[in-house]
Amino acid sequence: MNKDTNMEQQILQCAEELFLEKGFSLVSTTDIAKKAGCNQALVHYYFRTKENLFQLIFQDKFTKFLYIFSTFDDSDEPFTTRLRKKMEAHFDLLIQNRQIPFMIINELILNENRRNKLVKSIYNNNLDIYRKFDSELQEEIKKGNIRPISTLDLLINIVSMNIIIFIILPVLESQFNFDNEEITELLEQRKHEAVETIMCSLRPEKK
Amino acid sequence: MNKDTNMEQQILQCAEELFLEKGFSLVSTTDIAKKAGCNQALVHYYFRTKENLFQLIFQDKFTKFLYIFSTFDDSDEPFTTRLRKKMEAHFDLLIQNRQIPFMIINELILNENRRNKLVKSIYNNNLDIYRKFDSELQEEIKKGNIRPISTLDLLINIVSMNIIIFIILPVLESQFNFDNEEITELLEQRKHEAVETIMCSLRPEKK
DNA sequence: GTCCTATTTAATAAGTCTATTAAATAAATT
DNA sequence: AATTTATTTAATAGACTTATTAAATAGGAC
Repeated sequence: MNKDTNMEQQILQCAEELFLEKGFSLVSTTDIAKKAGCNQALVHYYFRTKENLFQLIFQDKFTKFLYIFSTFDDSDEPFTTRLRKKMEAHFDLLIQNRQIPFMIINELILNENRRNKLVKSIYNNNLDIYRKFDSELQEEIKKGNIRPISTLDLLINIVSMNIIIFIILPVLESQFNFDNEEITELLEQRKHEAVETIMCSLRPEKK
Repeated sequence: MNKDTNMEQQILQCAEELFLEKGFSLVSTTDIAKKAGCNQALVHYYFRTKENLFQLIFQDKFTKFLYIFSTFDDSDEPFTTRLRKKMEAHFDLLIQNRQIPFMIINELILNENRRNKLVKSIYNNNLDIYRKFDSELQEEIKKGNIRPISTLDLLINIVSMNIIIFIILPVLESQFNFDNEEITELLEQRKHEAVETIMCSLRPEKK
């Protein structure tokens, strides 16, 4: 590992990689220490508990995951164009952090404490932007530009279409022996399809 | 637990509930024994290893998950009607087994052995039906009844739209205090939206 | 009742895990 | 150089894991 960073950073970095790959419970502080090249006690010296260390990382990843959706620009571009851009930006972020969806699913389902904590903070921090998005969307629906759909359903659809490939990817990799370039290609193609699917699903009925 | 089933069944039943809820690694054979009301050694007496016991259950759940898609009827109904029915049947199955999606995601990502094993069996057992579905779909696209889309993308979209609510449900339950009736209602509503989204996304471009 | 087999238990080996302790080393300060 | 502070290690407590063993109990056949 990198020599010029200090050991605390080193541990954090290694813990991140391991937690992203295996989730909280399948990683031991011994694993982390081994990867970081230090004594196991040092992990506890810097972060006291494994839970602490995990929280730090998880919080960060979860914030990243939602960040793209924490604004919705008032530019004069059409609603659907702005929505498309958001989806693409979100997908691009996931391309850079492919294990985030799995980590979130895993820990949000398995750990009730973490879930409750995070749900509260999402709710409080994103209420405003949710309302703005909601009113814009329902406005577009009224104008007949978009098929009627609830805001929550649309958001669920978007998240769903954006994360699914990162869940399935390990399965595909088991079956086919992709090299890096092929995976990049596949993800770009899938980004296009995910966005297209959402956009097509929003077209209003033909009259 | 049920008194008139024998202990072997009892253990299997309890193991299933626990594994569905927490996944393989967060359940110990001691937990299973405690829930079944027997000595921990008995779990090993009947199933020898925890891995064995888990396999039995996981295989069963995974087969259930795919079963709906293992046929595609040749009735004279339109392609989209048959597709819609499949999606609804699949969603209904998940309503009855809400933790299946999480279990599959969890174990398929975390355990490479299980993944490799299963991927092979999926591939071999479903190749015929995949080809049939593929040719029908591409035929419909040629006729202009359906927007151009690859068969794999469509399948991924369908699975995605059908499982997402079962992943998100625990999060929603953390935020709102649903009773059983409300959850049933929510799932029915979401089934409708999932199917509608896919169907709308498949409509061809207006000319 | 005795024998045989199936079921169930208690005990335990051998290993893991987290977290803490006290001791050792390195770095910084005076 | 001496002292204080920060970093790192070895050792270990205590809890939990899976799996196996041998012994105890129960049920059926004769």
